[in-house]
Amino acid sequence: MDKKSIYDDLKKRILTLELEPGTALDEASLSKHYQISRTPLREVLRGLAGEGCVEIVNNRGAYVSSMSHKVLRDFFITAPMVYSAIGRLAAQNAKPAQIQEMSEIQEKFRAAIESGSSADMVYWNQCFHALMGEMADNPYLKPSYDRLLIDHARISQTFYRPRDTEMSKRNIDALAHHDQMIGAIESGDSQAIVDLIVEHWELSRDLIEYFVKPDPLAFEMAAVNE
Amino acid sequence: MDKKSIYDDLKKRILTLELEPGTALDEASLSKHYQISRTPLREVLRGLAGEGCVEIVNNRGAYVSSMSHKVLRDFFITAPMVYSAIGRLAAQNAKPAQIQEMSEIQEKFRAAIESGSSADMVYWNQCFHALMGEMADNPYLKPSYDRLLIDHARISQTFYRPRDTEMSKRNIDALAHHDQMIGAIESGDSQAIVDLIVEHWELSRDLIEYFVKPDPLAFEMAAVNE
DNA sequence: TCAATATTAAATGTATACAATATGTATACT
DNA sequence: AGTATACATATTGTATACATTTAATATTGA
Repeated sequence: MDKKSIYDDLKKRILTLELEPGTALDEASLSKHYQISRTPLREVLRGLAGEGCVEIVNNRGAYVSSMSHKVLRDFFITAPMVYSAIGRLAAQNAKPAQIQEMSEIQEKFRAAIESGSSADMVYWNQCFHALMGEMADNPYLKPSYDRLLIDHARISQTFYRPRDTEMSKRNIDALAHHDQMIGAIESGDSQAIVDLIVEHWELSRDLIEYFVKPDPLAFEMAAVNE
Repeated sequence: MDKKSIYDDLKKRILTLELEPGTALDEASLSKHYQISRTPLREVLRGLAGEGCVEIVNNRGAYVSSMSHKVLRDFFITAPMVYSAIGRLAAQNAKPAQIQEMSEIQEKFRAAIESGSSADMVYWNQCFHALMGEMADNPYLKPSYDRLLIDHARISQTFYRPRDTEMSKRNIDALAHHDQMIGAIESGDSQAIVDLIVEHWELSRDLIEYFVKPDPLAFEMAAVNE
């Protein structure tokens, strides 16, 4: 297994919460697991740290980056702005080959929703938005955007409940948004894509608020138990 | 010399253009120069790559990141948005100790301008704006902001002409802006700091446009010589 | 002479041994 | 019993030797 594959594998495991926030990433165990020496493995961990997946503490090793309340708050403050900017740039700069690739990813995403495979949904949705970042082709915004996408995936997973009918509706809406986004990018319509991204964002925001804000009854019961 | 110092030293040399864009960073020479083995030096280079100072090509080593025309264009598109967002957050979140530190940095910056030391001006200006990034305390925007600051420093150096009276006026204006920014942050006035940052940004934009756009006469002469 | 290939030198990439640091445990002391 | 200190263990950090890849040069053939 080469370094790139190890990098991707670790990132995937972090995104899907198989490796939960705060998990210690022991160099010896990982290098044994991936059949590689510690030196290149350390470089992988430091690469992931640069991307925000991993936090490294001096002389104390690497940990899957945390998801504190503050992180969640910063995420909600920042995502709309960066997502809009990336969308606008994507509409302006997307190349035909990229639009083609995006359509193909969208079909995989559609299939994942129809089959109900949660892991595949997260993965192809991630690919869709990562590709939009590529289209935007802006080296200054990219690091922020990528970091937002990482946590977006993790937050969505945290609050995902497959059997909820509300949830299925959300997926159908997300799918429709993606289709419309591809259209807007094809026609280079900046305003349309920004509007779509705002609308798309509402899905995530509502989802998370729905779970974060306890409903009145649950709150009262919790208060009684204190 | 420890790793942190080496990291800072290399970054400083890149920012001040002592190491010009495109320069190859040979591992053996650098490790010899800093009296450290290649292993930790490689980690430093990869750290700088994560910050955008350095580009690493597989099996071909590290280079000081380039400053193409596209980079300049992306810089102008992105900086106003990110700078404003960081400023707003800084005004909202700055801690008293940070404001104190900022005042101290500002005095160093003032002294540098009065003494006319170009390198010190770049350095303390950099510290001022980096600290504003710390104040904003937003892990999502920080990587983009830091990358912008790196190139901002390099671009400014590129177009800096110490003996120009226009230039001295610009420095006085920049100094005044910084003073006002500290005031706005102290009073938590978000709108004021955004306005100041826009105004401050105009200084850089005008400076660079002045040099990038050839004036009509020069343009004609160039056309004749073709 | 030019082009293609083989060879060689120099650089990066990896593995491993060793050093420094942090944590947990046991023991001694108050 | 509780705290502090000393020691043992485990983990990270660094140096160095070796492997691999790249680039330049030399050589051979047309």
